[in-house]
Amino acid sequence: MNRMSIQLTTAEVLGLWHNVHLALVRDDEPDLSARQVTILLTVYLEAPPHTVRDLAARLQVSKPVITRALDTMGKLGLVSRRRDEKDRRNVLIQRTVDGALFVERLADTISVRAQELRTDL
Amino acid sequence: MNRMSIQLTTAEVLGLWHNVHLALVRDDEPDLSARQVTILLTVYLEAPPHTVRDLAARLQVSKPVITRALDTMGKLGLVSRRRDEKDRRNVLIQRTVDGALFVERLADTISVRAQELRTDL
DNA sequence: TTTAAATGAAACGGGTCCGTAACGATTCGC
DNA sequence: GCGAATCGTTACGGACCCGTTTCATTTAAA
Repeated sequence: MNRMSIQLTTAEVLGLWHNVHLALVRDDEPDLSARQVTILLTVYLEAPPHTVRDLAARLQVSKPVITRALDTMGKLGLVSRRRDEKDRRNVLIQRTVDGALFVERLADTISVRAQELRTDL
Repeated sequence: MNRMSIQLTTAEVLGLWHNVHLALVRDDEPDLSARQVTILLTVYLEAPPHTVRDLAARLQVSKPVITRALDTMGKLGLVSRRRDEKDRRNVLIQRTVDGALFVERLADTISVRAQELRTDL
């Protein structure tokens, strides 16, 4: 893929960050924490398998942080857990249909605000 | 300002969102909630005066939500409050030096990840 | 086989945030 | 002046998250 390089100003990136967060606050979706967002997108953007230990190492946080975030996002239906039958100590974090839709809506929100940003200048 | 329009793919915007959040989780700065981010950037990007009532209306949340977020961000030194002497019912939310530096670092983080995004493709 | 290591979850005390309702302080309208 | 409206805060009970420690389960090593 060959494309024009872009240069974003400070005002542009902050405006994008502001507009997207404002949209996320206003909508009916639950607001995820920064850690939850990072876990969710790691699971949905990167190749499996995903374990608690791997996620903790990647985010540089403790394992209970991952466990708790998975508890909450599990209740929300955004991810699910399954024992690894090959090594039953591991838990594999898996994607769900609702989680995929949630991520898709997030991408739409960001894209829309990015376009608005362009037309506002 | 006249510039080339850009088209971001779903993978690109999600990658940007992921990379920036990962950086925010890993660094030593406290992680702000979506509401706190929105309030902070509203105060720093838009023209004063900013009142509790105005922020609540803009974010479409209740006033106690704003009060609590200002309490927390006040402790962090990111914003400060002052009585409006013209109408002493109002509280004016003001910027701080530390808050300005925080916002500046946020902009840097986003910009860096946006550049990485470009070079990764 | 028996001990050690690894994994994820649970327990704990403390803090923050939630939505709602009630509350003082201040200003406006009559 | 006096009651109504407005503003921001506080109080309440409940839920979630924090970091740390402890635990049960499972696997690997000796």
